[in-house]
Amino acid sequence: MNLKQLSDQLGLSQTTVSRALNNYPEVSEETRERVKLAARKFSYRPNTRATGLATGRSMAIGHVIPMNSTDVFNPIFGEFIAGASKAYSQQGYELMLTMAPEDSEESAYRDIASKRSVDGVIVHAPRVNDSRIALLQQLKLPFVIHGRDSANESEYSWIDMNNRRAFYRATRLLIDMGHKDICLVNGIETLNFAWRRRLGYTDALNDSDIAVNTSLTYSGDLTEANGFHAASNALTQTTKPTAFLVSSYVGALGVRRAIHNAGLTMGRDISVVIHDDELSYFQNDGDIPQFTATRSSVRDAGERAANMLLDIIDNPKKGPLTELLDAPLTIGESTGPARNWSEELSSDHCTTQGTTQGTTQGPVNN
Amino acid sequence: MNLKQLSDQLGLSQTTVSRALNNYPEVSEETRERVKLAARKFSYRPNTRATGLATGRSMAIGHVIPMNSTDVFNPIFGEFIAGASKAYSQQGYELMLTMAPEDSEESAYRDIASKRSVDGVIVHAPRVNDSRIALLQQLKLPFVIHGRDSANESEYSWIDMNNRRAFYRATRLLIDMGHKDICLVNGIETLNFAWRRRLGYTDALNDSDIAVNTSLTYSGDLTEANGFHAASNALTQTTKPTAFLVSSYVGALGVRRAIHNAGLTMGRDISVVIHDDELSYFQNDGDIPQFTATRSSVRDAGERAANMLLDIIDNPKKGPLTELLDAPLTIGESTGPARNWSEELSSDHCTTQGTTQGTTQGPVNN
DNA sequence: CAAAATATTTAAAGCGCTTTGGCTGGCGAT
DNA sequence: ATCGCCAGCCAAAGCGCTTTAAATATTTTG
Repeated sequence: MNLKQLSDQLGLSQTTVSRALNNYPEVSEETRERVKLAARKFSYRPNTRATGLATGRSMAIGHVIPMNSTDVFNPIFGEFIAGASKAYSQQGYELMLTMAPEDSEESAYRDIASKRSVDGVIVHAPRVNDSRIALLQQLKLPFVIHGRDSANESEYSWIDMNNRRAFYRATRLLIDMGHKDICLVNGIETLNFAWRRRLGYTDALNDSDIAVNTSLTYSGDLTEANGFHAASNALTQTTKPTAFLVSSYVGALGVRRAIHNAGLTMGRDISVVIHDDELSYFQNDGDIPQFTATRSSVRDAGERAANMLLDIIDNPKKGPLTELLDAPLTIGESTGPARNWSEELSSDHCTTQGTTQGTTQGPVNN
Repeated sequence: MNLKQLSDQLGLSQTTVSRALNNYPEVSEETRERVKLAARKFSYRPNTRATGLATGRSMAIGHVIPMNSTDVFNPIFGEFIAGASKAYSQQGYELMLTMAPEDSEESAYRDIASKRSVDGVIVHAPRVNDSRIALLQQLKLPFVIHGRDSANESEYSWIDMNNRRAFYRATRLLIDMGHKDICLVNGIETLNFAWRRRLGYTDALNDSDIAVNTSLTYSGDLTEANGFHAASNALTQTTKPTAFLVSSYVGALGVRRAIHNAGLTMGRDISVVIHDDELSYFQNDGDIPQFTATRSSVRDAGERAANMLLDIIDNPKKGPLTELLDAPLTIGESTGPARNWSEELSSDHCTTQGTTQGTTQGPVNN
């Protein structure tokens, strides 16, 4: 059923039917009702492509997910998009997803812009000194960045969490608990978020006059395996860390595995603080959360980013919008006072810790 | 730059330019070259909406992700889509993503169909007796299902893995290792994949004359927390399981945590077999993988499903296509012979296991 | 060299919608 | 009764492309 057929049915012109459906005032309430009823009855929905051609708007937003050479699809993208799509469906927009390998990223954006298939884009995972910002400004395609480019002075819209501050706080917490050898397991540090997190980490160490030990900082895709390898490696260093600061829940799972493998207990022997994006299948809550964490819902960020972009599209004269989210620190089971490795060798063999729950089946050594 | 402007530039008609770009034969090679050069120079790309209107094809595929009431965004969707989008970008298609809450799922599909914004859809997470199949058949919208509906006898295209067989095999393996009390931590069993997995599990038990103990089977969203709670609960049952069969890596992380919390060691005290969808940030490989697992790449499935759908769209006369993927079983570190709980109480206190790696710092009890 | 055949190009219609610019008829004011 | 106004409706143009039908160039053929 298309507009012509519907208006023929009703004995009205296409103009009137279109106006009735789009709530234009020059239609009598009576006909409007009649039209809307018929539209529902025949489940008529205007053809998106035709509407788009006529209005010059496509009612769609593009999300371009960068795929790096390791082909890892970061789970936070999925969660972010789940949030964003909520905003879109509320406002009648569609979501167009593009996966762009690093080497064809620029052409992906150019494509989107010249094909005019979306009204705006969300930019994911900005790098330090990200060329996409200038590109999109030049292409005159409205955009909102999830994150920022700390090296870019120009005006653009973004929504970000306070990465530096969060990691400053987290590091500070560990220092206050007596930790000095803190291992950072970070994301890829050409990405702005990871770069700022490192900044928070080093700033906190510097402020407490603790030298940064670069053999205790790791950077890479935030996979379980990378977390595991980083932590396993760190635990063999001469200055063994007493605490880990991990940039994601997923990475922390690897870190936890390494800690267990080394015969240690997280929260007692080794402290771990993570950043928690609140992925829906990894809730880190309850009375006492598993991990001490800075947390900020990436799904919520997605919804906010989407609304921000739609706002910008509706009101183009509005200057760039920005929003900085805070990531509060919550204490969980994974942190405790620093342990002094040298003093404690072979001290408390076979003493059962009070925190054990469940049936205990004897000691465990890996 | 649009077609008119481009053809004015070249002093040619829109017809010729359009034909030149679309490789129609009735254009001389010389002009074709000239046109393509100019198109590149001005980075001209045809307006998708206009092309779509003219051709009646939108060159886009819809993915409708069901969101259940718990609002969990299953990570396999992201990974599947990453695979599918590879196929789309190769063939010039776009990917339109819709998140549909359970209660508005039908209208989401109707919407997509009548708005004509996509040429076909991929259906995710089919249920047993899924109403979407009949709906899409009636709407005459080409579709491919990721999974199947075992209760639906009609003809439709799908790609699925052999869920029953995989779980039969996995259960069988555990039985062969002496396990009898095997706990199943499954997905939501109204979903077809989980239903078939349970079938494989019960079939294997039945074939070995082991009664199914329903207090050892769990069904729910495959989150870390659910895996943890299921396993924690199972370990307090009177007939304590010696093995777990877990439907996802993520769920297994929770199971592993529960095992550790109970002071047990995975692979020695308790065996775990999982199904591994090969999520990119949870590689379960290496010489000896962490988990014994049936495995099947969901990203690969996404690419195959997409190609299948595009094939169907190009050749509508072709009958429904189907593809059944096998999920081979790989032995990892998480399985071992069944342990007899009653005989082994307080036997091997403080004996160091040979498999320990890293610096061992004394016994660990939770 | 003219006619026929082929190669190359173009004008114009049409895809399904929105929107501009009328047109019509009823009403109050004159 | 006449005029102007306004509410309510409609015809037609136009969005940017593809494609049919037709025109024009170029070759080939007899």
